[in-house]
Amino acid sequence: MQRLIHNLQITVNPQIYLKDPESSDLGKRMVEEGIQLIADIGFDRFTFKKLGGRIGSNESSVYRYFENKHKFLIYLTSWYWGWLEYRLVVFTNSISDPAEKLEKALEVITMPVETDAAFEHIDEVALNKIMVNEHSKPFLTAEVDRENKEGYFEIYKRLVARLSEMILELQPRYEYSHSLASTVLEGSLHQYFLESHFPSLTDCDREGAHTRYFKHLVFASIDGYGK
Amino acid sequence: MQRLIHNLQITVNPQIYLKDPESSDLGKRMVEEGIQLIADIGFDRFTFKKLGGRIGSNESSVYRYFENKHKFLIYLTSWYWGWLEYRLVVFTNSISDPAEKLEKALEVITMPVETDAAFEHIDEVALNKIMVNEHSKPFLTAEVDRENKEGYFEIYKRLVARLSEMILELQPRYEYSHSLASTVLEGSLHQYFLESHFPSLTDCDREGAHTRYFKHLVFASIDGYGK
DNA sequence: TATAATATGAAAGTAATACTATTATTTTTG
DNA sequence: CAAAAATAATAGTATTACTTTCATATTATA
Repeated sequence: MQRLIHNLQITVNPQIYLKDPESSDLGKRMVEEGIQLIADIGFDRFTFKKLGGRIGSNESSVYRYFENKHKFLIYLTSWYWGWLEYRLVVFTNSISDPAEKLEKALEVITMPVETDAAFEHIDEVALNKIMVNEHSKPFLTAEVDRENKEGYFEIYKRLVARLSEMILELQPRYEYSHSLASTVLEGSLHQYFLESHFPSLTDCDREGAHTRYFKHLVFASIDGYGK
Repeated sequence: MQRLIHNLQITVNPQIYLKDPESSDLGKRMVEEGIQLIADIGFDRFTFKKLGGRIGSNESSVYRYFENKHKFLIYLTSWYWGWLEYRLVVFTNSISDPAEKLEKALEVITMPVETDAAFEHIDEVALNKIMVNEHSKPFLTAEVDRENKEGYFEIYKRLVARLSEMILELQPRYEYSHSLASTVLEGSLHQYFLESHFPSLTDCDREGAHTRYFKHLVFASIDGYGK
């Protein structure tokens, strides 16, 4: 997408950070370099010390923006989901036919990610790699219920709700719209993971098969449901 | 299931452990208490020191059985997948009708887990809780490709292959049998996770809905495919 | 039954991690 | 230009994830 909209910022819950990284040059570099670093070495090996070194600063500065590295990951994943939501709206909003709209939504969600020039300091391709390789780490913790209460996953929940609504618009009788929506969002990242690491467990590793699989899964599930 | 088969042991790749925990009383207690401990406090807070204390032994003894806690988790998840595979075979083997067979397989995979008296020192319900809460942690590491090469995930891959074959038996034209099989195995754990922590993202939190959702997903996907 | 082999227990030590606290220095702003 | 705010540098702490060493208990075997 070539700068359809300027001056745009993805908003994440301010409770996720101590100081908004978008508010300073140093903060932006934390996000920019943090994405590269995690994409390179993986989240488990990532430390604020390494990030500090990479932005020509140090540990303590990073700690002034983010409480800990787990919250840093939640910030990045929230940004990603927020970005997907924005793209979902931009690309589907003007479509009135529910089937066409849902089809477009599934493309936005499942097709390979390309760089979005609208957000200069974010490398969406690297960020997508992080999502594929670490996608469940923000959720799979002992603190998930508290963090959920504090609203850390609002954007993700909104995205599932939107997709669910599109499903229901096309097929109001379908009883599992939320489950199907969450299956697609989670499943798409999972299938990308399998394509990279376990090709024998997927059939999506052929040109375009990934998106075709999910489109078929959704439309086959809802077509004629309850009739 | 009430002891259909005695003297049965789930086999996991010996490279996963240093010393077979099934070979001694202490080892069995490590597995038994380890399952309870991880189910209680979560994998991230679990340490070999705590486990040692719980079995009236200490850290260094546990290290003689398992290289590290990550391998301990791989041992537990391998055991779980091996157990599911055994149940899959037992419950579907005698069914000749492909549709009925696939339906039964989906029940084995997606229905709530109950204790299996055939394996005395394993609490399958607690182990299932671990699977739901930690399911992707064995995979989502920087070492996944090396570990895959060393065969740590063979049982899981075999399970996907079996389910995939059952799908193809019923509908040979279906092009995404591996993806659908892996989506169901991963997705079922994920939906259980949502039922516990994010009920607004699922519709499976009603009596029997979980299994009905996955049965419908699979049969709707393959019924009449390619016609 | 003595002895060797093996398994386990206890304790101490290490390197890295995930922070916190303090103080100094630089930058921004009124 | 002074005060405030942001950042940098340094040191320190508790915990984790181990490793090492040695003592002791158990078991196997000759």
